[in-house]
Amino acid sequence: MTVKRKGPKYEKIIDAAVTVIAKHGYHQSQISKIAREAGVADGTIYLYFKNKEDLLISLFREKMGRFIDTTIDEIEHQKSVEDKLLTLIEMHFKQLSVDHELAIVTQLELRQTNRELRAKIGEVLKRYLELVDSIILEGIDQKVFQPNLDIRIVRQMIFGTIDETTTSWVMNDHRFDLIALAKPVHDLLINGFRYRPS
Amino acid sequence: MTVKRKGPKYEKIIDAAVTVIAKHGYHQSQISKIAREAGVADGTIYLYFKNKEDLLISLFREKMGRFIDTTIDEIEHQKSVEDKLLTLIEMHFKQLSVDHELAIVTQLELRQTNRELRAKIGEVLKRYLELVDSIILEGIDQKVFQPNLDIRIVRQMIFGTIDETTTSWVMNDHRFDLIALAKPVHDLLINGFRYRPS
Amino acid sequence: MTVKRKGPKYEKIIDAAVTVIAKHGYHQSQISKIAREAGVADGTIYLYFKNKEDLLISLFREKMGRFIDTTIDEIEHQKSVEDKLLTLIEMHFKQLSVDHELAIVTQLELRQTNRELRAKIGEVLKRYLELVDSIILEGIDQKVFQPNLDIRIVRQMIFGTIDETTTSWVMNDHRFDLIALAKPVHDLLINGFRYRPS
Amino acid sequence: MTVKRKGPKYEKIIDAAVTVIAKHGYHQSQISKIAREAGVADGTIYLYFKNKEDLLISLFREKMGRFIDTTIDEIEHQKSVEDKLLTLIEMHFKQLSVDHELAIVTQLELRQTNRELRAKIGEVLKRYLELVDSIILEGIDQKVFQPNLDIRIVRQMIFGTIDETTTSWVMNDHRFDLIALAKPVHDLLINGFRYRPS
DNA sequence: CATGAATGAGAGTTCATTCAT
DNA sequence: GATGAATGAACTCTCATTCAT
Repeated sequence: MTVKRKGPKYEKIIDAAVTVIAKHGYHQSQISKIAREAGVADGTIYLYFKNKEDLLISLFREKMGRFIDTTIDEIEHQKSVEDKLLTLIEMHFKQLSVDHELAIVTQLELRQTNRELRAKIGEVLKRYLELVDSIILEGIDQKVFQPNLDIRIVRQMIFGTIDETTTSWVMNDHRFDLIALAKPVHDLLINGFRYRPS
Repeated sequence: MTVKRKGPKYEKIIDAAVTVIAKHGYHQSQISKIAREAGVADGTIYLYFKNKEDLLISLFREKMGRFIDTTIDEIEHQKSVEDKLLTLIEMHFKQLSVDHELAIVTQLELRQTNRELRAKIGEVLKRYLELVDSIILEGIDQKVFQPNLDIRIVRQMIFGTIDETTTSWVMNDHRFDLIALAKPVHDLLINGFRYRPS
Repeated sequence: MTVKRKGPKYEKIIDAAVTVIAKHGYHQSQISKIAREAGVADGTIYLYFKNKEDLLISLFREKMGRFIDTTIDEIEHQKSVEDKLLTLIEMHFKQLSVDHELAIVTQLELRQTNRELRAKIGEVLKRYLELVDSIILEGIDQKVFQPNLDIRIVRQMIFGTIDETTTSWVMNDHRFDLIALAKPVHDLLINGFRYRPS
Repeated sequence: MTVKRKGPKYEKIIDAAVTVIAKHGYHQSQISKIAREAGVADGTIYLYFKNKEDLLISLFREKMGRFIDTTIDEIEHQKSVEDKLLTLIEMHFKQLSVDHELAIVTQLELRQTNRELRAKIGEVLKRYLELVDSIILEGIDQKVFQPNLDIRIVRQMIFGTIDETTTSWVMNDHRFDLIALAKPVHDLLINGFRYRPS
């Protein structure tokens, strides 16, 4: 049967899943535990999600969708390419800084899923990577970045650095100020890409 | 009950584990499947490893240990900091390029393990990160890199970029030439870190 | 809480149940599927039936009740014992021939129920078996059948043969002409029972 | 993985399944209950059977296979067609009379399974029906039975009668002497089929 | 009368680990 | 040392039934 994809319980279940996974880890997050956290019966989850995998993908889609939307919004207000990249990094760090649970889930726990699920998660990330690409292209276009940059490599450098930094922050129990790293990270990246005609 | 950590079967079992995990994925790699691939009985595995987790950690330790040793060896032959960093990147890409199975296991499959196991894997990586750190420090020391670099950030930038690039290569079924990316990746990184006194 | 046993929806639900069970099989005939087929809400079914078992029994009672009434009616018009038995067989075959869905449900699907339910179904069949018995007794009485017949055995022979023939017809997807078998079946039965004083 | 289809536990599990199903009914015969009855762990059942359905089919195949083999053996010792048919009926009644549990399982419980499983059970029965057919053909051939008999109908008459009689005996809690019915049932059947050239 | 969202008990199956041989 | 048969805990999902609206 088809499932309802909205309603207050839909949100409540997703939030409960984030909480439970952050607290107990992916492999210890049984449906019954999530249901209890959400204050619903086990069966109720199946009124809103096809199965457990569907819940996890929905979780990622909802949370990352909002994450990406907000980031895009903010970037559009920036004029220069440098500010756009800075905003990208800042927004990434900010949004995960204010939601430690979500950070744990996206950086650590959801990566423990099987290949199939990770592929679907990858699709959600596509929009994010396209956003990164658009900034890179604009930078090249405006001669702020070197003309012969390999987009793919630059994208992996930006994303790899941000991701590794965030993961490191999460694994250190959020002990340092992640947001404060946005500026120096940005500097190093820009520095690497910058066009310096001699 | 302590276990034997050497002997021909020890190696055989680890290699079998790599093969099975690369082929079937982490969650489809049961002890019995690994035993069959290794040509031993299920119980025999427990003569050499405390349990399944111990086998996986040993696998990572053995394989990454050799990986790091070889990398350190090669770097010692390099004079300049630039060449050392280049060698680090090249060795990383080369060693995974010649062993697709290992690449799949370290980049994709072993990340599906639980927090506890990943923490132990992290310890193995410490030596690698210390190697990276030593290069960075040398670069700063020799005024090749900016004096005020945040070591931690630079380390995450280097490792994050290399890791993300490799993962991307694995997820694209090793379709592009990973080794060829060493030079451009190196250029961008060095470019970012370089000291440019005005 | 007592239920209503009449009204247009009562019939509609029973017919929906026959259709759904014939199409999807007993174990794939959930209340919600029957409700959808009947064009009512799940809960509505519980206004007309105590529970699912009650619905199935009611289904059998309604359908078989009419089946038996019609058969009795027709038999009353027959004079000879031979014709009465022939009519019994013909009516059985005819009524199931014109309603393939009902045939599937009574011959195959409703037999997958538990002992308790089948016992109740057995009670509905009692009237049918009494009808058979009355024909046998009349046959003996009129010296058409052997005087020392074991009623029980003869009843089981008649019912077993008719039932097995019908089931075989259903399992062969109604591919042969069931009604055409009435005459030869009747001949063999009568032949077996006939009184032949030497 | 493939399963072992022999060994003492194989037999023990099948016998336990018969006992449990006879006692608690098909739908109340969980794997754990069967395992307990067999004195093995739940998982052990899966060393010998692919899944629950496989266990049920194996049960039927083993028990009915032996049933049919014994019946064929016994029939081969009979000279006349009449005696062969009598032996068929007697053996059927005898073998179920001495094993009340098996009778309950084959007559009542195993019929509650889904269509798919019943189809596989049907295949096992094929040999039995072929045996019946061979007797019928021999009877016609030797001019003991009428020359124009419809084999299919006769087969259904024989099987339907035997089956209905047995089921009736089981549903009456084995209260009457089933074996004693073999003779009169046989008489009625033979009587029905006999060739009487005028 | 009718609805349909919510409930929650219940069971087949997998697989890491043990231990008698 | 090596074997592999046996163990048994653990979890997702279905669906008959209820009851507030």
